[in-house]
Amino acid sequence: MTLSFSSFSIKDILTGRDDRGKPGNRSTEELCAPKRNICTAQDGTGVPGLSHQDSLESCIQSERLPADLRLSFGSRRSDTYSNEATGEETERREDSADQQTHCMEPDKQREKEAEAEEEGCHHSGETVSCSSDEQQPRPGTKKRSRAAFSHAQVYELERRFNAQRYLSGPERADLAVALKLTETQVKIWFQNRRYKTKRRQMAAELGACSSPKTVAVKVLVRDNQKQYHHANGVHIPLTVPLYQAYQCYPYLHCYCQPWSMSSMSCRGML
DNA sequence: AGAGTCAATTAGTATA
DNA sequence: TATACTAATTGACTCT
Repeated sequence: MTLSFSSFSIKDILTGRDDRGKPGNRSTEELCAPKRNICTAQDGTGVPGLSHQDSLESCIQSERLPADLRLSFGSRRSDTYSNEATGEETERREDSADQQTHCMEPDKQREKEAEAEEEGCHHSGETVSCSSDEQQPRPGTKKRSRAAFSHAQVYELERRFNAQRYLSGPERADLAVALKLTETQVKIWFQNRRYKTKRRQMAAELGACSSPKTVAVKVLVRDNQKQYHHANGVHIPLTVPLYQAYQCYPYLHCYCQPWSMSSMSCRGML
């Protein structure tokens, strides 16, 4: 029994099984296009595609998002930093600068943190205040920061990932700017996401092979209705229970809500 | 050499 | 407090 999940291995890409995600494949922008207004369709807040960057920024920063779901865009100061990838001087918010600090190469990061320590201000993440004494690192113990991406950011990342598994440099830069993340964060997110998808796919395949539970999925097809096939290419493997599909694609509901199935393409999902 | 990838791991955070 | 999730780190590898 084989699953219909697409594999993202180099072999698969080279053999054209999943060439939508081929690095540098510009046509993937077109694949992405039909899904640009998903957020708008759902809640009117308009998480846009990259062409609607301003709206996305407002969505990311919007007070309509729960406070704990947003990156800490709270106290802001304009600051300049040197873009690690392009070397350009860019004005960004403090949180982005902090993220930049933690997303640079480890050696550089340690240097930066050492400088920060000398200044008595340890950058330990965008949600951490420099003025907090308890955030001061103990000598010799570096506390690694861990940015919590907002739902809006993850949503857009997922949406883009579903359209294309790999981003070219410019595409990554655009997405990073749109989401107010660093290019490194976007790169790492895609990297982790690919690996996560692959692991879960392998786990699902293992489970499908070893677990008799999946046989019961036959129930999902009845009355001659194709429960999980969609005219525009949506396909959830029938051998994978829905909860597994959700684990593989936790934002599945964002794309495949019943009310929006007819209006959006999910062909990038699987 | 530098930038990218994958694979594995580490570690911060939220949640049950 | 254990667990799951996931951002970040590390190291080996490929490619230009």
